Amino acid sequence: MAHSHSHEHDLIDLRAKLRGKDRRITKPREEILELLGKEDHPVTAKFIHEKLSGTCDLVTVYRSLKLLESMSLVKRFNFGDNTTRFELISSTDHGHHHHLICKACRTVVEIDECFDPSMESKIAKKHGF
Amino acid sequence: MAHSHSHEHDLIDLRAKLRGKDRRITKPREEILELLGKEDHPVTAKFIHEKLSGTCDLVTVYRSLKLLESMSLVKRFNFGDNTTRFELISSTDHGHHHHLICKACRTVVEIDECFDPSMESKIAKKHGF
DNA sequence: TACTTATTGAAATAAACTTGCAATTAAGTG
DNA sequence: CACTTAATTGCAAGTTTATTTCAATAAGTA
Repeated sequence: MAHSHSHEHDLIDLRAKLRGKDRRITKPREEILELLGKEDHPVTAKFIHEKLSGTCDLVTVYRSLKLLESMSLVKRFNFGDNTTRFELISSTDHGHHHHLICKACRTVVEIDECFDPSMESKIAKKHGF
Repeated sequence: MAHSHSHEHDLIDLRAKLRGKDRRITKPREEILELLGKEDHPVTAKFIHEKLSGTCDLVTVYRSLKLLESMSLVKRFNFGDNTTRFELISSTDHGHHHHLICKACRTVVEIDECFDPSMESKIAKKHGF
């Protein structure tokens, strides 16, 4: 139940974000979003295409993922194997987080916690953001 | 001065690690290592090949980087733009600093400052480091 | 110097992703 | 609902990044 409810929420989110933007709600976009909602790890475009088996082209998967990413509905990951993986951004995510890459262990980490605001502005100023 | 000295050290390191292993010290390997010593950010194989302009093939760059990585002389990074970047593991590196990636412009930034220790341990714990 | 074999270069291949364009379809309007 | 129009899709072709194969080259050693 929690699952189908969250899918529903994602679709509402999709509709809300597309509204009035010269963009359209299409079957591939809905299906990809629904599929991502069922996965609890980042998945590849190829994986999505195979799961959707034939309902849409691989190119459309790539394009949809790019759109969904630009709408902050999915996140993109790289785990060092030259393939991009995508994960649904949960509705409880507030969209403000950072990528941290530990040079020692080479792991990519998304940080939900915010930096100390003063440090954040310090870094931002130092690097011209 | 500090520069050329550290290059020297890298080459010594290379020689030491190759010694008695059925591996050879070659010009491409030395040149790549030297070039990496001059860069202060991770760079792509293509970049290295262009900088070395013609002295060796791109294939050799890929192969050398793989070797150098396996010897723990360079580190591999993925910043989400589908290209791998490599950086020298410097001898003065204490293995503790971070990269910040701007999601908007894909710029990679190295952070010398450490995080607030308490936050750092919080993050570390959360992600299992 | 001559020998052995790791390494290189060049071309072919593979995998991930993008682009161009005609055909399709979502969604607003009469 | 039918009509219109522009966003979206599918397909083919093109890029980009990285790997493999193999003959030619060159590093290390006797």
